[in-house]
Amino acid sequence: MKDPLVNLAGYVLRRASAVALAELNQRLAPLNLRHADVAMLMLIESVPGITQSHAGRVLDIQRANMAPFVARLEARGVIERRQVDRRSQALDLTRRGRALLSRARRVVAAHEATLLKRVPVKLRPMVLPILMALWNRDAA
Amino acid sequence: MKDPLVNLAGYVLRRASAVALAELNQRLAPLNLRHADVAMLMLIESVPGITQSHAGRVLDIQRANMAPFVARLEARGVIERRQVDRRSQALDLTRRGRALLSRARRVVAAHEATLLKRVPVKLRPMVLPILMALWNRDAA
DNA sequence: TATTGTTATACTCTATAACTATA
DNA sequence: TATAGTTATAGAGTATAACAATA
Repeated sequence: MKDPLVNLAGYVLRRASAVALAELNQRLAPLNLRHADVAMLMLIESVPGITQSHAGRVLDIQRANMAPFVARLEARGVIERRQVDRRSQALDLTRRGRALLSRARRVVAAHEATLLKRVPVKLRPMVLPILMALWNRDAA
Repeated sequence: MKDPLVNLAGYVLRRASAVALAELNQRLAPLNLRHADVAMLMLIESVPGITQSHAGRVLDIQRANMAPFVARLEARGVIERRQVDRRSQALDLTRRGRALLSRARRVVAAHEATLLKRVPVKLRPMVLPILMALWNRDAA
């Protein structure tokens, strides 16, 4: 069939993202995690003690949505909060959080490998540079 | 800051897609259209008389969600439905639909140009091949 | 004054189940 | 039996507004 949409980078970008996201969430389901959970755990591991508001800005999650999101991870015992001053919350992984993340990281690595394997070898080195360039919202 | 997520194609894919989608929807707002509306109009234009169910499969929109979606476009007078047999609906653009689509197409073209301009010239020819490859859900 | 965190709320998008009617 | 369309409904994800407390 003549599909006029496959020539539109924006459309294909959206479809590719939706498929990849669904696949990752399926892979993470046995760990009872969603993709956003893993992103948060990875960020906290990389920047221990990052404040809740800062993490929200990095992950592009709004303050109002961070509150229940972080509360859920804390209730589950994978992160803990610490008062930095009397309004900021520093986030850290708990022992359980680190253990869960190390399992999640293997799932993510497998997912990444699956994604890249879809791309012809010659094009693979350009995947991340192109995606990073497309992501750059400040450009033009 | 050390951001562990920017090395993950899946993550950057999601962020790039989210930004592009938001920008496109903003551009389409003056036409009172959403990105999915334009995809549907483009598909119908390209395959006049496509059935509702077939369109749903191409666009990856579920039957249950197609009903109100198509009804809204029909109520707006941009598409029309025609009985193909006593259960299938063929979809076609109305005159108004074609006029609206021609305006939307210019918006989409501008959006596409904006996206591609973010990518270094040398990499631009690889954008669509890479995105198409990533989209291929049947692979591996 | 601007920022952090919170609650409440609403809207979009997506997913599932159940149903009727028809091929 | 499988398919087309519909309705109802529930769940994510995301967005705004308003508020208290603090920097």
